[in-house]
Amino acid sequence: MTIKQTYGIGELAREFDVTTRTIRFYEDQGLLSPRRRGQTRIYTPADRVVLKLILRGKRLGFSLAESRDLISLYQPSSDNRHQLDALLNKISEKREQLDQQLRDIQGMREHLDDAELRAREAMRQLADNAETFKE
Amino acid sequence: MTIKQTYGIGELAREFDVTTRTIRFYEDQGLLSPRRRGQTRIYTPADRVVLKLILRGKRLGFSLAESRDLISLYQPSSDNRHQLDALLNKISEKREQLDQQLRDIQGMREHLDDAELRAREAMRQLADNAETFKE
DNA sequence: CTAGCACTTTACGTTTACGTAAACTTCCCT
DNA sequence: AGGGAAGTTTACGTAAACGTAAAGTGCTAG
Repeated sequence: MTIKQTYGIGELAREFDVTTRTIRFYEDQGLLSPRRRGQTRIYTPADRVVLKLILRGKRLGFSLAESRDLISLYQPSSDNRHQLDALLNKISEKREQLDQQLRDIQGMREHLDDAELRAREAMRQLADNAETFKE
Repeated sequence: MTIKQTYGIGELAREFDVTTRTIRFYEDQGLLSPRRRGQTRIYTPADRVVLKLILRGKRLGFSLAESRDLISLYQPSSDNRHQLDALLNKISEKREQLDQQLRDIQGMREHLDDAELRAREAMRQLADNAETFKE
């Protein structure tokens, strides 16, 4: 075998550092739908990818609903023209949102650069004062 | 005068497209502390900047507590060495988080590229079918 | 066989970030 | 003077995203 075919819920929980409760909650919200062996949930590599996408969305502040949308973008179950147009519009919107986030990140980085400079400056002052007392 | 010196709450609310309730809530959480003229809140340009920072944080999925931290980074009220070290550590952590977000955004962009390709492909299929029926 | 671990469902609890309604006060306008 | 428009406080309500406890099932190692 090349890759493990299935995963248990605890296994995934450990790998992605979430609780099993969280994974079940995502299923409850219609984001995951693993197979069952009896009562027990069996996750496929595809399920694992979906979970990964959800968590990536979370890191960017996306709601589960938004992540669900983003994931469903990948399966153009859309069969008519109108649906596809709507899809392309959504994609375009998301792109703009990501661009805004890029700008925000850049802004934050500058903010952090400033903060670091100020902190280092404050430390220099401390060092200077110590020097003064020594001499 | 060059720039307006003060702002009313409604004014800021309109400018940033939030409700006055939201702005008062931020004050309640210790993120803003505008002057008062009687009961009425008077916001300075500095307050306005803070609000801007909060909203930028929100767009990146930061909690108000995180934004409060980020903003306070800018005023190194820290007076001793230990505090400053902690500050630099926080800055470093935030930087890593932003880097992770950058990677996530890149991943999402590729995801969107894929989705768009698939959607356009699906549309081509529709067009082709229409063609078939015509001839 | 039973102890223990991982899994299950059900359901109430919690935090964050506001929404919304009620009941004022203040100011401005006609 | 009277009535909006915009401000205020107080307080209960709500959606999202889980946490947490209770009570039960199922396998497996000793």
